[in-house]
Amino acid sequence: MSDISVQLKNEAAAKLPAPITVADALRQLDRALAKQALTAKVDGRDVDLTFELQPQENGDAVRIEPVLPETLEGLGVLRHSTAHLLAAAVLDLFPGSKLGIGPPLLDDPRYGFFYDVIAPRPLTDADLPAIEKRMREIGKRNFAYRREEISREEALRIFRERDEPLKCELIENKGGPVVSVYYIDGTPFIDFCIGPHVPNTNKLRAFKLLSLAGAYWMGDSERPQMQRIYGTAFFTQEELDAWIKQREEAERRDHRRLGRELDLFSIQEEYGQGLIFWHPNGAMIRKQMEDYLYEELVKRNYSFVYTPHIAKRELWQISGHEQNYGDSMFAPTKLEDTEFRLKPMNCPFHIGIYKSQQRSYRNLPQRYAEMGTVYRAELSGTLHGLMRVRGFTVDDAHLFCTPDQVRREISDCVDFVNQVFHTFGFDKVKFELSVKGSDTSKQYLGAEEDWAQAEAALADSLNERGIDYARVEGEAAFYGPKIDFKIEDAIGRLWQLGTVQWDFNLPERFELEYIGEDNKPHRPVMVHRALFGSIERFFGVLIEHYAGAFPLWLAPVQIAVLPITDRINEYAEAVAKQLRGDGLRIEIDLRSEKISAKIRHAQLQKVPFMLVLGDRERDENRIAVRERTRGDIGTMTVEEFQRMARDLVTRRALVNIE
RNA sequence: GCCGGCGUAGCUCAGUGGUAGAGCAUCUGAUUUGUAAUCAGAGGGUCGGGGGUUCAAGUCCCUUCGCCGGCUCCA
Repeated sequence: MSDISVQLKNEAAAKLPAPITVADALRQLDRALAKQALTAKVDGRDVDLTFELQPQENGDAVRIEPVLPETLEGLGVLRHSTAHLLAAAVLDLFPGSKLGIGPPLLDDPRYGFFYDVIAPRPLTDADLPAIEKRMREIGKRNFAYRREEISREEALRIFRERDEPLKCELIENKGGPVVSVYYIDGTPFIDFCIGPHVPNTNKLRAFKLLSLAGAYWMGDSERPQMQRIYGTAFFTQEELDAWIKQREEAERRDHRRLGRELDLFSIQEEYGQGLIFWHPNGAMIRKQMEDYLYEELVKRNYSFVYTPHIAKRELWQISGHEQNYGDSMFAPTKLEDTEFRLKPMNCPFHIGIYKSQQRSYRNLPQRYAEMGTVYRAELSGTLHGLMRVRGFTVDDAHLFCTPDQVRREISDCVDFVNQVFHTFGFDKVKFELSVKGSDTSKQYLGAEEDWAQAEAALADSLNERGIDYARVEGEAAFYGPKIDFKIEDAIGRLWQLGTVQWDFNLPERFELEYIGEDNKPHRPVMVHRALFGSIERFFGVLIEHYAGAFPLWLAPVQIAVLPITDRINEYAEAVAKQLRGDGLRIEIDLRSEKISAKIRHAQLQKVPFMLVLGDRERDENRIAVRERTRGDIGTMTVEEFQRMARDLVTRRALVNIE
């Protein structure tokens, strides 16, 4: 028996008798660590604890680094192994089930893992508790996760015998000559899997199955649809409980619930899916959002335009929308032998305005802004509250400029969007630079060097502001690269808001020109940009962001005037009138209710300020002010309050009180 | 569009084949109130729509529409 030199992390190397497994080596080096370890890295390679250490050929020490709980990597292993446990339970309860894939999910806060299955009969939510129970039973019996390396042919034979066609397909597509499979001993489960896994099922304690959903095999809607079982797992029950609690709190912020409770908007079946009705409260907020934007647009030297909602079909053929985007457009409608289509985007209309006269380099850039309402034929299953709708308004703008000007324009757009997010108090915006992919199946327009130049301009505008962004290959539009701004909703879904896009396509298609210094025609560069993206979606995100408690400048009702008795009504009316005269939005509660009931009502409506008025206030000609989150903040004169409120509104302050 | 689930009063929900209910909200009356729910009464429903089984359907079956969670899609 020879020795093997083993080094634990950065500690000194030790000689251990070979052969020896990682688990045994760890036990000899550090018992506490050995107990905790889930898997390990051996010279940087992920392995199970049962992995047998081999001496290095050059005699160097083998470096072991255990993968421990409470690390992201450890969590990934835990969830991956839990997914296997799930599959084992399904096979046990529903023999004959076909298995798909079952990965851990670390990026998506909604879930921890899933496994795709086709059971002999469709599973329903009611089956989840039984499956979870079986997982616990298996878990308690401390079965081992056992890895085996076998030939590809052997693996195919095993999975064919078990009638697992999907697994066979995976092996054929992904497997090398030797593949690894994992068993959970004591169960009928075997998986084609690269690992690594926890040593035994006893490690898995805090897990929960969450939901059941449909999912296409290999994400292809032409292929069979499977059932995806979602679950999550943590190292301790406390972590799991905290996660569940947080999820419940998040659900309380759901904009669909708050939209109803605060009477902000509705969607009405009898009028059509995905069409938004802005009620007075929501419309008031929207007006504040738009007013803010208009103010900024003027400061940034944009021009305003208004354009139609519908245009000749031919226009959409010239623009290429019909060819590239036709599935998302409402079908044509005919009038006197001419076909028309509702607009899914505003760009062709703004181009129409650009083309209405000859342009010179001297009067570029032209910046056309419009709150343009567009209609898209989204599939019914994709609709979601305000976030995904069929009719929405884009705070759109198109910038027409010379090639020399475009970098500056893009940079200004990024500055603008940054300011907007700052104003609304968003701090968790994700920036993505979407560029051309290497995938040749997607047709991209424009020359290689144009793409490189455009990408550099976009990247620079982010870099010069120190904005973190992800570069995403293959996500660019076919007509050019873009920057997207995304944000998470209350339940962890990511939604795209605004975008800045460089367009190689439309200036060509519409043969746009400007006359240059050389007195010759040149092609302008076109940039699309939206900050909110869709006003509906941005509003949805805003509702959840503030949990319905809007800052003063946005709140539909800013101040509730609450007289304590009927005697005070007249004084209350006078106070309300004075504040209204200053442009503040006031509601007065003259109901025959106790003051605590009126306060409760205003609190539930999340009104920022309440003015409690009784005999004392009237006699002293003052008001008692209550702030939504602070409660009673004392009395003051109407003028003092008015000054404070006006200041908060003017500054678009995010909090009502410093 | 596809898979699974769910549709009962404005909202949240109860109602396992035998006379459609509760709380909140709304309206009316009484009460005149000091910082998160005063009391009493009233109105409100073709139980999502259509069809079927049955002596009898909110309840069972079929179908259709919508909603929810995913998948696909998402300029």
